[in-house]
Amino acid sequence: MTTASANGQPVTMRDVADAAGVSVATVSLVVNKKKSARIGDATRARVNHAIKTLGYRPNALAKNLVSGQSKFIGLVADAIATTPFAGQIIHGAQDEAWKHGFVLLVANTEGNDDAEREAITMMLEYQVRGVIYSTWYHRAVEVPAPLKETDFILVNCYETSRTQRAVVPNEFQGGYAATRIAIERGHRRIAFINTLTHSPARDGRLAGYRAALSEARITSHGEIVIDSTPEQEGGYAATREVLRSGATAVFCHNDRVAMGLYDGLRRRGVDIPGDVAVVGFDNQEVIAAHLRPPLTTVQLPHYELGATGVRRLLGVSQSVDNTPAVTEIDCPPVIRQST
Amino acid sequence: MTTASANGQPVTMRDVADAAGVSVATVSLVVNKKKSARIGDATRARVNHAIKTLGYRPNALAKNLVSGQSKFIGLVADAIATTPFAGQIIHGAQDEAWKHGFVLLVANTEGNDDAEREAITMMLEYQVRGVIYSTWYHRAVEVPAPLKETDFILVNCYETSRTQRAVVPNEFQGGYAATRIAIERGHRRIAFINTLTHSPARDGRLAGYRAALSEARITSHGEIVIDSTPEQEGGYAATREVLRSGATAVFCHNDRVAMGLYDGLRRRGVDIPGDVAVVGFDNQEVIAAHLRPPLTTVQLPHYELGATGVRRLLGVSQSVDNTPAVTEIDCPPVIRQST
DNA sequence: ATGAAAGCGCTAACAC
DNA sequence: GTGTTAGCGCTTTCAT
Repeated sequence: MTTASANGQPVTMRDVADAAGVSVATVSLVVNKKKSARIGDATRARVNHAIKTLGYRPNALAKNLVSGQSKFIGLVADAIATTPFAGQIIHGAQDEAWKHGFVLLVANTEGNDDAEREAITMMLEYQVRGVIYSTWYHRAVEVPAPLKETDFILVNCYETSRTQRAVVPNEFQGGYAATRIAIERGHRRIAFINTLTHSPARDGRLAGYRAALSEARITSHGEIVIDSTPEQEGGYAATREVLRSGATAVFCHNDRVAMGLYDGLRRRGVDIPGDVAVVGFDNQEVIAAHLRPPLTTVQLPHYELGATGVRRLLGVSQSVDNTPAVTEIDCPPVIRQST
Repeated sequence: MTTASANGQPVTMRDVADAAGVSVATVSLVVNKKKSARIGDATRARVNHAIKTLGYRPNALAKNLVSGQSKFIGLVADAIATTPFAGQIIHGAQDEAWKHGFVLLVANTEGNDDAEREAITMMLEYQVRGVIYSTWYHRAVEVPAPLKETDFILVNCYETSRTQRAVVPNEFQGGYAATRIAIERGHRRIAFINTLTHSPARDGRLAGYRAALSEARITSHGEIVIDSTPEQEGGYAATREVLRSGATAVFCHNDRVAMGLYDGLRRRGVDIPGDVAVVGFDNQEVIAAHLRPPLTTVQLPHYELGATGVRRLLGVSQSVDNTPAVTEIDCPPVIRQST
């Protein structure tokens, strides 16, 4: 405990000033390395020495108070834990915030409206520079009223009018990229196991799939869309239909579906990628790289979502002006052995 | 923007006091609902009205400054994103902190020592009430020096002397519980696919496995330990040896290993749980519940780890005194269909 | 080159 | 019941 003076109280600038025989103003100057006002070398040395020996640490709270603005960025998430994904958003946001001297104030609301309002209010009371409002899956949201009292940006979600700033994954491009992978390997009969639940993921990926197909002059007749639940069980259940369709490649709504499909395919002795190529979506941490064979997929850019959110919030993004309210981040393909 | 007065500056207590024609002290009293000093009903009403119309919000920074103690709890993690697990720790910590009026300041260090020191320093400057130092897998750590300048607790890690407060999963109990599941279903030849990497997980689970075995009067002769890498690939690779051992049940070091083993077993037409029962470890989100058949496993209590960490940090845990420095949290069994 | 003093928004004695 | 006052730890003119 070098930071506590004899009396047990934390060491303040006052203490340092006294120890160095100077005024607090002088200490402030040397602590902040102000280049404007020059301090005598001897004085500076004395002050620095006092700081060292006393173990002085500036009080960020006081600093923020006087400057009138804090170095906090709030991050409210509807589900930190339900998915590995949210972690990546926090991670990206935290790294980027850090770079600019900001720290993250994190709140988890479990989708509870009251908790959400409370969290945002709390953040406002801490004078946050702005808040990142994020969801664990890409969807439309209504902006909670208190959010509008500060600078904010939606991450992995958007407001339906699309007038509020947001950063979301480019589902269309992702679906297109995934389909292209199959096409480039010469496949012509490419099935798409999509989900039934309405979402930007469902619609965007489907549109991307179609765009890639038609670009490759595969008529809508050659389109094979199978609806299923977006989990392993759904992929497994879709196996029969996939096989019956005569598809030689399958683009799955997500990696979990692909995992289920692997299972179904293997059960019928179908080789991947020999008989059927499989492309996933998400590049989910614990799954994708470790399926047998490792899964070719398309990555949901959660880290980037978080980082870009902070960047736009702080206004350090290039082309701030003509950026549309909703920024879409590409989903890069990750090629492995399933195609 | 109701929180900004005409001049664009945030609304302060001063503004409210002026609007209500009272002093700031009075406003402070009604804002904090101090029951000690009674305020005239009329005055209170006027103040509340002014607060509403002006959209006043207390400045938490100022509040913390004067009280000398903040409502922050720092959480430094070595890897927020590499794993779904860390998210659960954050989640638990955040929920518990919230309950006590605290907010989480999160920093991610990617295991980088400098980043770590910087993060902790920053937290100290923000006058955190204490910090949670957590790792994404259970291991021994050296406590970074700056940490000792504040209240802290290790979560999912511990210091080798075991003199520092820590909260970790009870690997022994977990290994024991997992093995018990097999034993209770009548199995006598129970293999354990362990990892090669030295860790509390490796040693603790092994000890638990052995304890359960010997308790069931299965001699060390009947012990079948197979070392492999702690991922899908390792589980798959272990298949042969598992089969050769004649085991009718397999306890896997983790769910990912179990997933690989499923694959290997299925490939050879071995039925789960008909021919071989499988027990995992971790209860990993995206995997365990969705294997075919759903995996019986034992849950790593990450949420609890985070929550307990905060509770002990804040001193709200019962039996604060005679609690040993290192608290172990049980890993509850999760029964599904693989056994 | 350095110090004195005002003040950031708020709380807590202590007056009246 | 309510106002006055003195700080919390720091930054920032403005003197000297």
